[in-house]
Amino acid sequence: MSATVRKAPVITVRPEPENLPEPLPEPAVEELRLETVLGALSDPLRLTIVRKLLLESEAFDHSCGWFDLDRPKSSLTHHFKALREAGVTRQRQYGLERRSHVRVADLNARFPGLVDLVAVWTPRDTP
Amino acid sequence: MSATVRKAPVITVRPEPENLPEPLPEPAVEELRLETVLGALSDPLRLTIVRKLLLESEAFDHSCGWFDLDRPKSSLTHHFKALREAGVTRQRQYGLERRSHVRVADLNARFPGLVDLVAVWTPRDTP
DNA sequence: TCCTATGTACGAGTGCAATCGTACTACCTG
DNA sequence: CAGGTAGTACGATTGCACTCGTACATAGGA
Repeated sequence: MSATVRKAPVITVRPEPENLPEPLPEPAVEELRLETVLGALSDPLRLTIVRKLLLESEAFDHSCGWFDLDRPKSSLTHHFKALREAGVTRQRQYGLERRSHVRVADLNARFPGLVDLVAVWTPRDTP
Repeated sequence: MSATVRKAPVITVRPEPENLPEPLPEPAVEELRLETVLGALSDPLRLTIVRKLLLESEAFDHSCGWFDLDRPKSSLTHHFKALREAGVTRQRQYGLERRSHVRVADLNARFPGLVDLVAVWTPRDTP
């Protein structure tokens, strides 16, 4: 019997505002697969995206321009799509913008603790 | 503030027996990288290996033949090496055999909760 | 000493993912 | 309606990971 000491953040779940646009296609909670989610999170850029959403969100969801990522737009599209299709994030279309947020409640329900691991992650030192 | 309900297994840490052979090359605890570990665990076969080690170990570590995996030997070598190099497992040479066990304590120290997620994982239904 | 069992090393084939440039679409603003 | 803005679609390239066959190495037993 080992007592797991929980370190810090324990990300809080934001309630969904009313009257949002429909989410883009995504897997349902029951369909989430650990191997797929882990695959989506095994990329440093995507970890950066998810962590920033978890720790620095100023609103419910954020457009891809909010992140300040130094990559071509088409690369960002690729990664945001990968996160959504794995079930890590939910994306909605607001006119021109496509905004993302992390499916914290769904991930906690299926994979408790995983979101917290991403929240405390730090990128590798670039030597 | 959300209280995370911890479901079940909470894998116990086996103490290392004395006088074991030296482990094969592996990353130190401080060197473990979340993205690398998640990448290693994003493969169903490797999840199967780790889960079996966690739940069905009869001894401290197990040779690759103990798992009953229907793959060529060279494929298995590949996956066991991937797990070791990511820091998920530790491998030791016992004469002919190379036995593996999961670095539960190290993983719990760096990524609390992750091992438990693997323990409750179940493979996808094969339709 | 030869045979078998366990597993590695190496190389080839395959496919997918990451990356990015370019062209395009859609919406908002004047 | 013209321009700017946010982002997608598509295609090409590249590299890596998974898969596996074959050859090789080594330990232990008959």
